[in-house]
Amino acid sequence: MQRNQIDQVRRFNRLLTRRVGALQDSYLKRGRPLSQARVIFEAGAAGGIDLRDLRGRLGLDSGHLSRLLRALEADGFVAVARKPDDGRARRVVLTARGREEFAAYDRLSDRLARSMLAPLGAAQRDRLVAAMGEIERLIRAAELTVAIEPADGEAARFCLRQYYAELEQRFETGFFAGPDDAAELAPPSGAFVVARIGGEPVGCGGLRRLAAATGEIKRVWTAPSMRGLGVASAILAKLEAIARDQGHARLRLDTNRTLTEAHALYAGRGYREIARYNDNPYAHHWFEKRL
Amino acid sequence: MQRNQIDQVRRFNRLLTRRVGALQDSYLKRGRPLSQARVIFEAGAAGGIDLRDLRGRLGLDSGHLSRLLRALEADGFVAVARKPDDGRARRVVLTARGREEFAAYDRLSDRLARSMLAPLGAAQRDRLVAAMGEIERLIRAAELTVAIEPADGEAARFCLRQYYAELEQRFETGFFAGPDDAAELAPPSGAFVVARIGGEPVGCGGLRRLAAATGEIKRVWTAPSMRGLGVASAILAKLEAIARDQGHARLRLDTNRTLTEAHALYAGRGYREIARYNDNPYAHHWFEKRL
DNA sequence: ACAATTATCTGACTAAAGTCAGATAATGCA
DNA sequence: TGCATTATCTGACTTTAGTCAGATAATTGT
Repeated sequence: MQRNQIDQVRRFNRLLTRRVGALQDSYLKRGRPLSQARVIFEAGAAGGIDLRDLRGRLGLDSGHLSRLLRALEADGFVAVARKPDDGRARRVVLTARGREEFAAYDRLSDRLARSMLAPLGAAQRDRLVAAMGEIERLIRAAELTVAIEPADGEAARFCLRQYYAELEQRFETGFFAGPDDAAELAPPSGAFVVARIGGEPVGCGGLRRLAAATGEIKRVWTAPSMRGLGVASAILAKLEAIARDQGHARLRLDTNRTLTEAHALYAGRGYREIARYNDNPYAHHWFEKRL
Repeated sequence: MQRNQIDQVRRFNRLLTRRVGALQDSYLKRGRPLSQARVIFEAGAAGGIDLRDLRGRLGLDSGHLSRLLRALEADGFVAVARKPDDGRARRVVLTARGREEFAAYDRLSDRLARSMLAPLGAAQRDRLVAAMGEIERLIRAAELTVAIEPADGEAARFCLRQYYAELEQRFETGFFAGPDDAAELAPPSGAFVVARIGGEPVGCGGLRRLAAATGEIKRVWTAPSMRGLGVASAILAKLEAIARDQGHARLRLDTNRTLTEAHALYAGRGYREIARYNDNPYAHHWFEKRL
């Protein structure tokens, strides 16, 4: 890590701290303590929230939160009710008055955002927004996790639905998914992994047994909004580690010629193109990597 | 301003608020109240600061600040002394112990910056840093001011020195500045303007009388780190407004063929190429705009 | 069925932040 | 010179924030 990179990040943090401080100040100027405002904000943003989650999210002591809520109830901003499925737990929702207050905070955030864009010309505005999107994606990519999950689980199905839809659109021939093979993509000689960022599934990949000591990588997919951040590379790394643990000595995979970005990825991770090893009608290239 | 732009800025602000909050938390975890930490930080960053400025910067009540300082003095972190030139005012400087504490806060900022870079690969790190630099420049560009200043003032000389050095480097023939003409670049039929961002000079431009009702734009320059942010455009706009006020009906200017970015700028602001109107040996193109 | 666990609330605190009306002293200016 | 101004300090608050040890009630596991 270079010193000038660290300095740039620090300058950036310092600059943004001021901007963010300005927002907190304007929250306070609405005449409500900051922690009360934060409760209204969280409850409003999610359309109601369990106290347990709220406490975790704001890092508040349970006694403190309890008192905050009583104050907000007394002022008519929130209503707290038992949860029907668990009588110990409770849930806050905003009243009509609370929603008004939430809207006011919402307008303040909006105003801050506008004030950052307002002094810029159209071209510079586009550049600012693009750079913010880039930073957001990169920072969120830092929370990337890749873990084994069932290939017929909810997250897996969510990813695969989008994967198939994308293949259907990109392949010159269209695409029809073959028979369900979730059972193959599971231990002891296979696996399915889901990549998540902040809890949201953003990618997946499968591994199955192809032949003795040979695994096959399948269904590697990254959400379009998260491409270029190393998600697919992390998925491959995970699958390769799993394959090694399961005793595979080499990995193979096939790919369609329209998926050009995948070629670069496989080449970069040490896969070498080999001769056709299957009769997949959608495949144009075949790769292999020794583990 | 588009809704999706505003939303991107808001998401970005929300994300950064958390990061910044993490820094504030770690300040607090050093066992010192946040406002004391902020005083140490401000005093340390500037190598001493007047109470008046400190109060303005942190937005503190004078009584509150007074007590904070007494607490910090009692703990041996700061020394407060009368200012020699104004016995009412006072100034805080850090003691050796205070500087140690400051260094600790400094290390925390550093650690936060490192923690943002650490989980990324080299390519993504570069992209994050580049995007942060872009945002920093764009946000700072929002504070751009362009004002008339003397052509022989400190800021003007600072800009012109760099302007001449750059011409010397970029012109195929090298460049030697002609005789001093600061007197021409002044009212009533001329002007010199300096563009500043956050007090720092980042560009300049001159206007002089060329003939009856005709002004000439000269020495338009933008600091390399601030190019592409509309600084030169703002300088031209200012000079054009001044020329109009001074009764000029048209503006002319010449430029060297190596300054390609200047051509686009002039064309974009309505200057049209005309025939040679002077014998400037460094000029290859001549432009005019009717006001 | 009942002990352990979980979720929240209450009481009794301390610490920090912020406010406001004077008091004190140096300075600027008529 | 003396009066208004400026910069800071002091005292006497109130409000927020945050902590911790129980109390209460619902739920879970055995």
